[in-house]
Amino acid sequence: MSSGSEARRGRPRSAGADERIIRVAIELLLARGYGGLSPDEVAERAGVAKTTLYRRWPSKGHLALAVVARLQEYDEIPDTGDIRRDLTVYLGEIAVALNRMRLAGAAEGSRSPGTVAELVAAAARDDELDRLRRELYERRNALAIALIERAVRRGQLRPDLDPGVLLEQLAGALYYRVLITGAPVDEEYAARLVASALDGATTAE
Amino acid sequence: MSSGSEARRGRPRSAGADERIIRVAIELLLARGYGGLSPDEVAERAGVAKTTLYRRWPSKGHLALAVVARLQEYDEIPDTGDIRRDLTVYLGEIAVALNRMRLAGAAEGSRSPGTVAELVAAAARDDELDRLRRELYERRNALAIALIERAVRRGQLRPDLDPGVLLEQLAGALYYRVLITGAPVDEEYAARLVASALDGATTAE
Amino acid sequence: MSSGSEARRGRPRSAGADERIIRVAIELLLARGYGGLSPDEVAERAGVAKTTLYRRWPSKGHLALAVVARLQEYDEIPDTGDIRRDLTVYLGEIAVALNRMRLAGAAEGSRSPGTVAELVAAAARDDELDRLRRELYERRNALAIALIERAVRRGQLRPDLDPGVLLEQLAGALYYRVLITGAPVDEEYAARLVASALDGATTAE
Amino acid sequence: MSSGSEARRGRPRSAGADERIIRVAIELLLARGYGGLSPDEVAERAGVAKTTLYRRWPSKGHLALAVVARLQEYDEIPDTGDIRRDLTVYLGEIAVALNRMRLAGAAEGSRSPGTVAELVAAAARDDELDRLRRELYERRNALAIALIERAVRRGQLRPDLDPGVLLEQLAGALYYRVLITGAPVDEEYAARLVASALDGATTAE
DNA sequence: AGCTAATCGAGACGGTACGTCTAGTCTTAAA
DNA sequence: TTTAAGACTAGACGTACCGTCTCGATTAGCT
Repeated sequence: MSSGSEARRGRPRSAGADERIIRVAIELLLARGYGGLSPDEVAERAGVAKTTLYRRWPSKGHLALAVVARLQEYDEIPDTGDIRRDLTVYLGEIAVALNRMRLAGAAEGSRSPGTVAELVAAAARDDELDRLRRELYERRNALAIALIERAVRRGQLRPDLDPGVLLEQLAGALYYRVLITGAPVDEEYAARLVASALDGATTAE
Repeated sequence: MSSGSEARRGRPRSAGADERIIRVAIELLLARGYGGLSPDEVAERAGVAKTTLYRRWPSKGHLALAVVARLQEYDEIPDTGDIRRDLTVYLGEIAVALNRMRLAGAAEGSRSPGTVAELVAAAARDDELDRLRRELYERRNALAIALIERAVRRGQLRPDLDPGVLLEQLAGALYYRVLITGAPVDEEYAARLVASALDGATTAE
Repeated sequence: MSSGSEARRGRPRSAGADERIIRVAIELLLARGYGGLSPDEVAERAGVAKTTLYRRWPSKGHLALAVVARLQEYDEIPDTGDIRRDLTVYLGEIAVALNRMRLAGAAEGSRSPGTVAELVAAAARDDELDRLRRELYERRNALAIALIERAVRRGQLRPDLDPGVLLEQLAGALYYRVLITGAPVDEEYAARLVASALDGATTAE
Repeated sequence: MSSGSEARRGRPRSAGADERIIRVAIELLLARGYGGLSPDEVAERAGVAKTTLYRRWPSKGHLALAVVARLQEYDEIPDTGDIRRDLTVYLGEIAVALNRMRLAGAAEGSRSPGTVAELVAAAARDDELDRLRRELYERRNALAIALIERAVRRGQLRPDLDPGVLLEQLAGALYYRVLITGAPVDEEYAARLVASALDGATTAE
């Protein structure tokens, strides 16, 4: 895409700086939550000037989003052919990530959604950040939707199924618990959820 | 509740203050979103001192939650016996409320989740506020769960169904769109969602 | 002028805060010069929030000016009837103040005009600050001009003398040395200056 | 001075760069004042890299001083034999230069001393710059002092006169007005000043 | 012709001061 | 005791600015 014919000029951005900043940011975010992610401190710990940080991520929200993106970097979903199992595994991974965020910087027993909500809130104040955040989720969801579509093509799922809606039912339920009701999410719940969504609610006659 | 024996002394609380504050808060929240709900400005517009406001709602989050609660005051869900229809109506109402919040204070084309996320984030920083917020949702969800249970009892839904999980699939999908993907929610979506959740995803054989 | 019929409302400004802030500011300014006068540090040392400081002095320049004003608080110039002597004393006092500023925060042997110039420069960036600064000097100079006028009335100085111009010759020379040439100013110089200005330069015939 | 034997190697300095930079700097300084003289912008407008600029003038202050020096390039003071007139002309020229600086980058009605003070302040932070600045003034003042000395030798001014002090009275008054009181300086003032200084203040008997 | 050395354009980088913003608390006098 | 008014605490956040450093690309003199 931007493969580089255009000869770069000027001092190139320090490659190490990006990585050091992100690492420190991950550490801080997981240890203290969104509120504890101070750009000042990140810069200092990364041995970098604040300007350098802000040149890359123009606000604390952007930085936090980059952290989340990094923590979610898994490029493909295993497709074993057993859609029920694959979806359960996928949702389980999301649950793990959500739980990690949930624990970040939270008081001991707190069931607080913490970082996830803060990030959505931060995005709510900055359209550009919001766009980036949505793109992140779209990218991730595209993988899951493709998984579902393959199952449809294999005849395992009904042909008139809307894969997006199914995914929203599944992922939505996880986020609903984390963000809204505070109920726990784990693999067992993921399995129940998949069963419920796939099998439907109406009486099987 | 507190009627009674212990004779209060000193100046009694201003009667109309609560209502005036809430009204201004609703107005501000809808017009400018959570960020625009400045306690200072609410107090000033309501013709009330900040102390008066904080004596009633101990934080901005509490006030915002009170606003949201007020905006969601509907006490029962119509039960026509047609569970598919009733659920669609119910979800449609939630969608309307979410859209209202979504528009609050947002720039024109913005699809920002705004207030909902801010409120969750605020709750993430204050356990007591989080408790209140969850109670609000539980109260509302209890109605929907009862609706589903009645349908189960009538034999319209499968007896082994977990009503909570079904509700999470449905409401969760709405919130997922609003908070995470930014996709639109409306009655048409509510209907599709109900169909998808009730009918399941597996091939009907 | 603003004598107080209009009943003050709200919490009055902390009287101690002003004083504490100014004291710390004086200390810092004299010890480290204008560059070392950090509003943050002043606030912290004075045990005061930054907002409190900025409510009173809207910029570092305003604060520094307040310090200078405080350091120059002498309300009257002794008038012994000997104008030559009185002017010398007056100029000597200015010289002392200038030297104090000059030493503020300067490297050992440095003859730098430091704070005085910084203050003028700061005023150059802020019209309102500049106005305040000029008023300060006008107030001070009015005293000296009155002194000169009295001498004129007593017949000690020529009746067609412009007191303002004379003062500018005198004070100006001091400031010129401090700000421009870096030459020393002391009482001996003050005396020479007065003699030169009073006696004129033309050949006495 | 450095002509000669040690054969320079490497790419020679760009010939036109110095001049282009100074030109842009003059333009910017006069248009927007010291604060508007951004090294970045000077370099960009001059089509030059910042390194190139800083290789020639090691700080913004040095550059500004170079600008001022350039603007003051007049090599001799006319000596008509009429010391009163010659001094007036000389002071008038200084006044013109000061007024030009004063207007630089100032808001319409502002009487701000701007650049002059900024330069002094900058010099206060850098001993080497301060030395250069003082040398500039000394060079200029030497001409005036020589002028005065010639008048002394001609018997027009008193033989015991200290030419330096007289000059300080004169130039000092101009700078005092510009830097301290903000009062206007022009040729009429220059004339009054010369008269006052030459004729003295004491009653002529 | 190659080697060496300095300059050049471009722009990232360091460092740090400054002021703003926002929530919630505290202190007055009056009701 | 509540109310209005507004000063107060607390601290994070982002901006501004100057001067340095690092690239790759030039341009000279020396060998």
